[in-house]
Amino acid sequence: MKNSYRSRCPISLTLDLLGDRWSLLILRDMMFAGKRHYREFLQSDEGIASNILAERLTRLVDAGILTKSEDPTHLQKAIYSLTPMGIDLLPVLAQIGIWGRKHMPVTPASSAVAGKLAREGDRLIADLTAKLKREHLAPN
Amino acid sequence: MKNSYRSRCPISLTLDLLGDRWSLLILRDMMFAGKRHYREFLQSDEGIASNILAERLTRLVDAGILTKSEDPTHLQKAIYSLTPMGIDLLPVLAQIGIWGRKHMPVTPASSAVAGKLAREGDRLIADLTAKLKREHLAPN
DNA sequence: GTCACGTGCTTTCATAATGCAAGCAGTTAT
DNA sequence: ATAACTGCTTGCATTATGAAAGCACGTGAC
Repeated sequence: MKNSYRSRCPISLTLDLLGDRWSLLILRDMMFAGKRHYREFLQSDEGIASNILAERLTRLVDAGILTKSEDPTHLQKAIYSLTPMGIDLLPVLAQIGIWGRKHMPVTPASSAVAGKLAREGDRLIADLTAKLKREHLAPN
Repeated sequence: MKNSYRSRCPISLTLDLLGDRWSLLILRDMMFAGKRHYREFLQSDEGIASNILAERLTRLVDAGILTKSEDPTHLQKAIYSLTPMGIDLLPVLAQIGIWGRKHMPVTPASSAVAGKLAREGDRLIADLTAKLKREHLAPN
């Protein structure tokens, strides 16, 4: 089952992996809300179903966008972290947020981050990237 | 059917509209390959089904991302054009392309545009935006 | 120890989205 | 006159998604 790609176009390949209504929301919750645990993702406003969440998380781990590790404080708790590949998705999320804020019926509260991104642009993205690297990438 | 939004978050709202495996590919074909006709979209490498394509096009028109007009040269031919809202999606497509080129198994040929975007950045996006405005927005 | 609660899921079944192949009512070029 | 082209529809099989419940544990309070 090697050549199961629709095409080799970078956009097409990315959409094969992330082109659905949930994957990027999970990453949004990690990047902008600091969520790391299964139950936290389950409690997002959009209400993802638990089976879908489980499937997406393993998908993202398999793809190399997230890693899954044990929580020292609780044997049953898993910590999901972004990889560098995952952190690289921040500009994508930022652009989507900026577009949505401009063209969709958002509320001021829910689009605060997008507004800041639109105003402060690359600078804020750089700061956020640095912060995510600190929090998600193992110290070396 | 007013509050059928999952949430008012700009990312969530955008994904409700564009978070599938085809919508952004149609826009890619318009922006980077200059496609404007139904049959042209049908012939993309990824092979979209005709019913799906029809549904997506009306969806994008309804959302205000595209407009549909008659082709003067052929009574049955329709021309699809980007609106300003559609053209604003170029930075989103660009970031997706840049990410895909960096992290997915693309071929050099299919990622040429993404490579240029990664190298020349905002400048090229500005140029492309200007070009799309010329070609898609009615002269005024 | 035990009992309520938190943990990341899985299972089941209904419903919705997608994909495939064929067809259709025109229009146009030869 | 005919063949090819136009933007779609239609019918049906397959796949993805969604909602609700449950499960096998681990943990903390009493």
